[in-house]
Amino acid sequence: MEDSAQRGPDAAAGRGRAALIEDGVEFDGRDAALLRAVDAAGSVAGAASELGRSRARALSRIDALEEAYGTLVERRRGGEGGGGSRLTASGRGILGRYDRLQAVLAATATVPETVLDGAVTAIDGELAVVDTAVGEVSGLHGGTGSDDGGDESGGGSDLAVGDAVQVRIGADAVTVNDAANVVDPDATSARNRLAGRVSGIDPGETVSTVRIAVEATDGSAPGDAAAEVAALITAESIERLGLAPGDPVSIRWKATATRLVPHAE
Amino acid sequence: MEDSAQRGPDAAAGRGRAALIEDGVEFDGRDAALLRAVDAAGSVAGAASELGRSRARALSRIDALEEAYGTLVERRRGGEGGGGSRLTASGRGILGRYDRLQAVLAATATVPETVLDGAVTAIDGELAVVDTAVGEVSGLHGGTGSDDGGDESGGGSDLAVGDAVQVRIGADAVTVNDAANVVDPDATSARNRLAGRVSGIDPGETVSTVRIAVEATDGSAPGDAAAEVAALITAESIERLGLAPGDPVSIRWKATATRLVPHAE
DNA sequence: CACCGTTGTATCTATGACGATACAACGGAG
DNA sequence: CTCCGTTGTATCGTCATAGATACAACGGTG
Repeated sequence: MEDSAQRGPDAAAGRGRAALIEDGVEFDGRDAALLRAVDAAGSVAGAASELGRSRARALSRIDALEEAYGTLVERRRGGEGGGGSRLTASGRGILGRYDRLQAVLAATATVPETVLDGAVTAIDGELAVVDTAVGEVSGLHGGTGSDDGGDESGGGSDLAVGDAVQVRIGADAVTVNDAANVVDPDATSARNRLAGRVSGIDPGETVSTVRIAVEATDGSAPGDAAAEVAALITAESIERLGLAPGDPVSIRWKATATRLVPHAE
Repeated sequence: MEDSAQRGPDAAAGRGRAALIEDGVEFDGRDAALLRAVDAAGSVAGAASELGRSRARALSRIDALEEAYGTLVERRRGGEGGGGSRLTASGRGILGRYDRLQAVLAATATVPETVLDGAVTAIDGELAVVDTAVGEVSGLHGGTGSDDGGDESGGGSDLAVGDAVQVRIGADAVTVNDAANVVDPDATSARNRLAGRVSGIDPGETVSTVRIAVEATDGSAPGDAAAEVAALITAESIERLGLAPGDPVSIRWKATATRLVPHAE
């Protein structure tokens, strides 16, 4: 599984868990639930009892979070109803950030991805060109802001010419074009372009995964596909393009939507 | 901050931390470092001493991981060199999965995103249409596989017509087209399309963030921009398209690259 | 004034993860 | 055979986190 240049569309990246992290303090799903419960109940005490957890701990947890993220909850004691607590604007803001991070994570678990093995042939700033079985592909690297418990993940943010990397292309980033009606490449910002044939369609309710077989650039395998690239397409688009297995198509995706993962071996 | 329909391009979603999770057992950066050290040292004992952690704990941690993820390390005691350990294929596989998840997380922290507030007007399978300040936008919802400590994040996977949602568009998913040279919409699978003007360019080394002002669809604000959408573009593409502030452009992104986040209020 | 429910704060205990340490079992090398 | 470094396994102490409990402080309401 670790040998071939082609891995093809993978069903899913698996379940994951995400947390914001700032100043060494993690904001995870438990904290999000707490803030949401405070928002709903109007008090930390009510939220804690609603969640079945200790009120004192909930308060100290909020303290710890606020030390890293700023004021999240406006607390008031005494007065009408004995007091109460309300989320601040930044409290709602962090909930939004968490939700969006969660949405991205859920998407990566749901959306198929294509992984190509290759070697870096050129680096220019945040962009790198990688030689793969289907030709040269350009993508983003770096930005590994991954300071958790462990060491750097796969070699840090540095990448050098000749390094072995995996090119990750999310199926939701791949655009399928009619092969006959080729778009003027100068009119768009999508950079990577390949020709291929539809090798299969995995239907969904309204969204389908189209597998596209792409031939190798070097003439090593004449009629054989060097890789299979997955593309997420709405059923409507499939119908509009009249896609069916065997059809020649042109696929295209942005260099900025391509991620390079250092791949030691 | 929680009122307007427009939030504009946000600098970053903030740092985050991700972990695979299966069967209640998390696989985080610490575990990845351990497996990588085992691969490098050829033994758990060597890996533990290399990482400065307890050998007994490392072994029991591997046991715990294998109970959830299957055999990751092939251990052999006695024999040449006293024994040793090697990663199995699935051990390398989980490392790859973790690295790719990490890459996605790093990308979401690095890449700007555009967030639009809106309300759901139609739902059809995995797709939903949302009415926003810039018109109707379609995107994916659901797939909230987020079982961590807390409750469901923003309301679970269910979405109904009329619900308030945030539409999240990653800047790396937005394609910029020359307004003059409009592509035949029937020839591509990109669905959402808007016209706008370049309002600013934040230059990077080889990749820049282009901000595009989009006017409202309802004639409420004639000349004013209803939202600003961010697009990640390579410097080369900017030059090729001759982009400069004020230029009219056509932007486009796939419905499948758009995520809908339930947004209680 | 007393009453009430909340926010603060302190202390004790339980739990789980980890390091440290020790010892047995294994199997090839010498 | 002995020697060696590794894998197994068990035990103890430490540390961080969370629950449980108790009590003081607050400030409207009555």
